[in-house]
Amino acid sequence: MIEKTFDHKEAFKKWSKVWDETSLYKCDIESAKKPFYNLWMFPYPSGARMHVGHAYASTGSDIIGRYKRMQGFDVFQPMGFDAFGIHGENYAIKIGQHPLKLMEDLCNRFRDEQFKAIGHGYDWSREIRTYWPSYYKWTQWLFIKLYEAGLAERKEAQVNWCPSCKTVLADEQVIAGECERCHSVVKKKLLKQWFFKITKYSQKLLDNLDKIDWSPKVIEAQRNWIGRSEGALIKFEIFNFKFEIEVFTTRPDTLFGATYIVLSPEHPLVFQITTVGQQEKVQKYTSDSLAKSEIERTLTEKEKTGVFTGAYAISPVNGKQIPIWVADYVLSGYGTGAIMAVPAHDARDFAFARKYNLPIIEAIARINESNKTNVTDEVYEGDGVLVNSGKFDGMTSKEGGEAIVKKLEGLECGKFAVNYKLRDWLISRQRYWSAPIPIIYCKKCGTVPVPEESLPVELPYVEDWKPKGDGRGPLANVYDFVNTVCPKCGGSAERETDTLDNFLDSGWYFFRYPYSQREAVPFDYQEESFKKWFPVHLYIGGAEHSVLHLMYTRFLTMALHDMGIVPFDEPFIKFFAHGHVTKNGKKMSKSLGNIVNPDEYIDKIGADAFRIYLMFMGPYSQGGDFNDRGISGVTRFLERFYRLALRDLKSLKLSKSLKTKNEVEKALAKTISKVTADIEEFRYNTAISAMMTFVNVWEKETLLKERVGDVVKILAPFAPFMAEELWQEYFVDKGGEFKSVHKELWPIVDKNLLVEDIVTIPITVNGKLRGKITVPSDQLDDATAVLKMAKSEEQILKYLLTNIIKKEIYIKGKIINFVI
RNA sequence: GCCGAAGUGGCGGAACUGGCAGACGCGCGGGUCUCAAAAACCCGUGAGGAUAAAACCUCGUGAGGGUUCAAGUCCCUCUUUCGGCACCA
Repeated sequence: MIEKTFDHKEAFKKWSKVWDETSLYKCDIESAKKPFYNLWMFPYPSGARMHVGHAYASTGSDIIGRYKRMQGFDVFQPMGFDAFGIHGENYAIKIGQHPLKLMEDLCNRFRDEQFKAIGHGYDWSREIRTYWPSYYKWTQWLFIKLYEAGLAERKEAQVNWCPSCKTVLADEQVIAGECERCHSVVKKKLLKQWFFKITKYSQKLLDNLDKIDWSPKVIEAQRNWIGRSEGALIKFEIFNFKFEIEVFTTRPDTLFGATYIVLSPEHPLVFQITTVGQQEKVQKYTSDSLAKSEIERTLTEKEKTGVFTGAYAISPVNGKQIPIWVADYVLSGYGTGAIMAVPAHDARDFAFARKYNLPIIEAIARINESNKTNVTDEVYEGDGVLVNSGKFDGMTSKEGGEAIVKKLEGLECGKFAVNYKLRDWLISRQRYWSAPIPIIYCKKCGTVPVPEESLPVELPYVEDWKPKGDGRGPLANVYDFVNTVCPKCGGSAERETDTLDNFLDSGWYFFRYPYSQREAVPFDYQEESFKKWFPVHLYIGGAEHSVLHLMYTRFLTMALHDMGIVPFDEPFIKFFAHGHVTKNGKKMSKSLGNIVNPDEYIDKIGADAFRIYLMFMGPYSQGGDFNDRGISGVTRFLERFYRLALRDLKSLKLSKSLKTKNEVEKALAKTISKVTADIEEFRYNTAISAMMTFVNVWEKETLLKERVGDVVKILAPFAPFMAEELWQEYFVDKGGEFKSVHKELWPIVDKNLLVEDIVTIPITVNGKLRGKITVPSDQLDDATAVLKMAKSEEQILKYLLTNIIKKEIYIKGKIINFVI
């Protein structure tokens, strides 16, 4: 007899057509009773095709979506493309095509040739693309809402400039001094730019981390990025000047050890206090260090440099005069851009003081006296007891710090303060391919936001769209775009020509999905349905967006909440960070030439096998190295599965009264409960191995038709095509209404089948395995009887005959140990 | 430098809350089927020792120490790899 094997191409064609025709994955937003918003970070097309990383991440999201659907949830699983912005534009530059045409093609291809091929249950009827005017109209609306709320501001600042992308970048987009996208070394540039005041939410962004269910590593990354530290602001008067310098310190307890002050080169007081004799040196030093990139500054870390300004500050506690220096180891953007240097208790100050022969005074005695070294030999950064600190001597660091700040408060030259590393979000970009910032500059009325009824400010189609690098965006050269009329006074005015950071385009997209067909609103927060779908129930994505996308979405949601627009302040109840697929241990990238394309695999082994292969590589949270050596294992598994299903289903047609053995039923019950628990925890690899284990048992015994149905159901989220094929062939009335396996209810396990009647208990002697006994499960509670049985076990007996038992341990149902 | 995660067979990885280490899969060895091969199926597979064969014994989760009747799992020290942050006062 020739066995029919599963034809994945045939099944793919057949079922994707039926799923499309019956709108299987379309979600009824309004009438859904058990909503489950299953969101996966939409991709940005920055290459010709999706790579295996997209397939990996999205498959993990699709599996939980399918599972939830079978749990009776109304699953909303939308998809779209983050196709506006610098990544797509850079690709367009590379291949020399206009980004509009290119993105249109790429998104269509991703959707029609790739996403559909892998069998994900997306509701494409609500697709969004960030470059569609119907979408970015609302991105601009959001900008204006933030502007009106006082959260958007235009200011001149030293900003990060990527010379290769020819645009500014937000702090979050600078990774170790390099551009997040192209890895060029980022320079500083003084420009007037738009910022969102995310720092207003520093504390809330931090506090809320305790109440959201997110992958811990993302929480930790955000916490570090926000970088809260507690300390004090202290004012130092300047000798012979009326200015004051304010410094931030986390160690007010070391104030008596401050022997000099350091200003960052960007500090506004530098030139006002520098004495005539020092002017030339200071001038040269500051201009040199401003010309350096961040990375050059940090690379010279070992060799700290600085110059004396000639001025002196007066210590507010003891009136001592201490010199004021300028040095670029002090950063302008953190705290006040100035520090009190305590070389005895700070490694950086210590190194600097040693180099320039500045005094080192101990303010904290080392707690560990045993290894007392000279203060000029070694820095001590720990806590201790105050010394050389006048009436504060003898206090601990904690007490002393508090007492000193309280005293300064009395003198009105100091106070407790909290500082954050988080900076405001720079959102201007000197690029073409994103939403224009909807602002008009009028000579008479000043800065005027574009009124909502005039949105969108459409991005003009131009041929000359490449970045110029002169600090202005390409739109600045588009006469018809720039010149406009003021919405307030009707006089002639000019448009802002920078575009919005792509992270704003993608910062709110999840709000748009359910309402993507609506023209009059961005999302309908007044509707009943809004409360059903938000906050998003589950968000899956990569941890590389911890401090970018995920921080911005939280900020935007908080801002919308405070405006009274959304009734919650966190966008995602649960966020799960999936792992990444590497190739030969390295991140896949075009430059390394190690990108794996999923298409050929899907073509060869089918979407089902490919999905399972990807998920079987390792835990979804960890990713893994792509290596197709093991791929035959999963195809073999699916083929065996299919063959066994047919074996039992076909034979049942002949004889319905086939008696199944209890063993296989029990094994199935165990499998279902394991697979269920594993999916809930995103442990897809062990869910798959549980099904494989089951197939090994199934091979030996037959199953009743109904039970075969259960196995098909638990396979369905992983292998949607094969499951559908089996289901339609054997479990539904042909010719009737189409009832997909993907809408069947997930099997419920009969708890009785999970209980074992006989339990095997290992017996150890001095912790080493020496034997086993089997005990009927109703006798497990009787420790005396179990131990008695254990003692008479053949192997154990020989140890017990020649030794005395010192101790006997029995852990119910688990283990027996004799200490002899 | 700081923070986080991890180190388990030839390989990817299992092991709930301290209780039989190596599930499942790959690879490999042997076999069945075949003229032969492929496919499929069956048996074996951590290392070492012992035996005619078994039973059996010793070692074994990056290294070293510790807690415990019992440690891959907990504690301390060290080490390597990966990820994040990085002169943040």
